[in-house]
Amino acid sequence: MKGLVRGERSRRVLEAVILEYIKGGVPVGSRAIAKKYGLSVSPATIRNVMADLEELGLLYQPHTSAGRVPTELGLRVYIDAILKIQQLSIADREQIRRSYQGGASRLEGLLQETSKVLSSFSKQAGVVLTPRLSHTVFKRIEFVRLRASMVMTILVSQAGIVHNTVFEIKEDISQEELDKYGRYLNDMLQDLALHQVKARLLEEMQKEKVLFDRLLSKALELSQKALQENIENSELYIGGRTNLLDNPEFADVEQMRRIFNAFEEKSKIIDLLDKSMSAGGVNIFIGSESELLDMESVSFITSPYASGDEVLGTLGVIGPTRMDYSRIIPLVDYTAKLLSKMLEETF
Amino acid sequence: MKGLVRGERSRRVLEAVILEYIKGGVPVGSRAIAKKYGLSVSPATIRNVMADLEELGLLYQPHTSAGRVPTELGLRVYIDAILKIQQLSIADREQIRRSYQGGASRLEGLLQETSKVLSSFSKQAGVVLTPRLSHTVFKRIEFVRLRASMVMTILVSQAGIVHNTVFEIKEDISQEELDKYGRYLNDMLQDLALHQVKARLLEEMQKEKVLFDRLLSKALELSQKALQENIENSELYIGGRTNLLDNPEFADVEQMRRIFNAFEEKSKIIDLLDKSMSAGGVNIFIGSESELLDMESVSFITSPYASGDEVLGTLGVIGPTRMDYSRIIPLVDYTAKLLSKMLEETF
DNA sequence: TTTTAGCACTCGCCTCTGTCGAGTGCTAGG
DNA sequence: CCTAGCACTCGACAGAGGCGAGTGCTAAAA
Repeated sequence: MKGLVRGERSRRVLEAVILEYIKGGVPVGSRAIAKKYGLSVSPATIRNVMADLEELGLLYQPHTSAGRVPTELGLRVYIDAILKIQQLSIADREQIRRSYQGGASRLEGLLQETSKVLSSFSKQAGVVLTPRLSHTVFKRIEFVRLRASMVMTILVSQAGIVHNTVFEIKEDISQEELDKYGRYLNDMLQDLALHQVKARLLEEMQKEKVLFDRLLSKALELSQKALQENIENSELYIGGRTNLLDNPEFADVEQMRRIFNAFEEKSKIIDLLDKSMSAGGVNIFIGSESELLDMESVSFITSPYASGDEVLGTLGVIGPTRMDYSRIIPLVDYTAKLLSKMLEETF
Repeated sequence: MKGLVRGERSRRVLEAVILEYIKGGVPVGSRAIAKKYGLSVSPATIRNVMADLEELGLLYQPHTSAGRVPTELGLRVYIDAILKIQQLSIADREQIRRSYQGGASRLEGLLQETSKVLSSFSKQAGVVLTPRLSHTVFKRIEFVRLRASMVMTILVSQAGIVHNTVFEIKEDISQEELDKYGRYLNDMLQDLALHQVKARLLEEMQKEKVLFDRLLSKALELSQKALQENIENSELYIGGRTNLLDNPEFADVEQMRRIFNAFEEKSKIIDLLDKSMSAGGVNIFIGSESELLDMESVSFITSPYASGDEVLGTLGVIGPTRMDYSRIIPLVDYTAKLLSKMLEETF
């Protein structure tokens, strides 16, 4: 990839076009570059270089006699080969840390706050994917009798995620008995990952069938029901949607509608974030790379977050392809690390 | 208010203008009304009537030689005095009930689904305000030791609302001991409203101070901490935001931004819904009546929902003032009642 | 007194036109 | 290999003019 742009000068021109385009959002011409980027060559020369870059597919002209705009490939090359990612300034870090002041006492609150931090520092939309229950470690199960034959199950994971389900049972069970079930299960399931819990329960049910122990089989049945629920699902917090309205490329209502539809639908975005969960470090999807159809002019910058060794979810920033990558990449990186640290300390 | 529009004909003209305006979204002229609404008078007569209505402040002209548009007051008069609210058709009801099929096993899911139902049937945005914890009846409290000196409190209300908080304590407490606290508190607080729970706890703490019972005073202290959390807060589910983009009056990006900002901010909308919680039945706020500044062209139609006698929250539809009130008012009404019924059955 | 027909007038919307300026590609000369 | 010069292209913008919907007013009819 790096070989695509051979000369030092080509690189500098590409960089200049991209920086200028990110700043202004309009096609950039040869003159502007010659002037502002101290390359001390004439516009005509720049034009020749730009023509070369266009042939390589890194730039393109919206129409004859307009300036150049970077293509997705151009941005990709820029990010991979030219952009030097510097650290976030001390002041920025300080300010981000301060946004969290007060400390969150609920996981939901912490994650939601994170989406706001991401959005307000990037001036784009911030997203945070919540942990999947099934990937976390079992901590506790609890049954509450809401009323006759209605039982609520509360499931708590090691990481402090709480999930509850309500269901109907055939016969009424007293709260005392439910408490017994709970104690039994809590002993049995300690320290298993939740997706293991499911298997373990089935296994135990086989055993109990033979023993005909009513209490235990009942307990197993109940918890079985609770887990039938989709513990595979993640939620998605989105902050700063309206920031996107400020981007001139989305002045077009059609574009906007597509993005807001994706926000409403969520599933597509969740899939994407899910994919980038396994890959460590910062991930960047430019335009159509995200494979969210109809989302050509949108980029994602994501990073997974964790608690201890357990990768819990992904967070990131969504914005136009014309985004200030040099600022937002370190932002996402730092925020993911900070969140991980906070989760580890609290949960 | 009714006296404002004296003649039968005036009323019919006002109605015609509003219906036509709701349908088309553009100012309506005298000719269209004379033709379509079978008043069997000439456009010129209609014009005279319209001039009268304008003088009363029920209609206005965006500019000379444009048709008329209803004012907020006009809509208000129409809704209060002219509109006959009919029932939702059997087919519609059936379809709404069917949207809920599968039954919700979690309160959150049920409420979120409701916001979607409201939006898809109204073609506008649907909102549902979640119950406030403090207004519900205590059912159960549970402490979970996450790790050394980190405790999670889980609070369950009679209506099936679950709230959890994590906090740090000075000294480590074993899970067994925490369970004891739980049992003690569950006995003591049974059937109290949550806002009473707070008072009761303080009261008990006074007593225990004298008795120096370590276990009890510790339990009280913990639950006290859990309740310091904002159990006053409500969440807001919003469905179908993007439907609003289809309304031509919001083609203007500025307008749109204001509304989406309010969605993001949420607090203003929560306040409004909160207000209309105490008032029974369907509430309608037209344009500036909602007192959400910068929201002139937006109307709210809301209705509280309950479980048994306990009013839990509010739901409603947000759309342009130019909304199909005759359809949406019964929709909101029916949905609120249906939700109430479902809550009562499940929780 | 109320309703209607006729008419002149207003104003937003659309299209057409011409001008301006930014930016290009090409060529010839340094 | 770089640069200056030049003709050309194309979008953005502003102004002119025509169209059509809709009005208010007046005078006559019911």
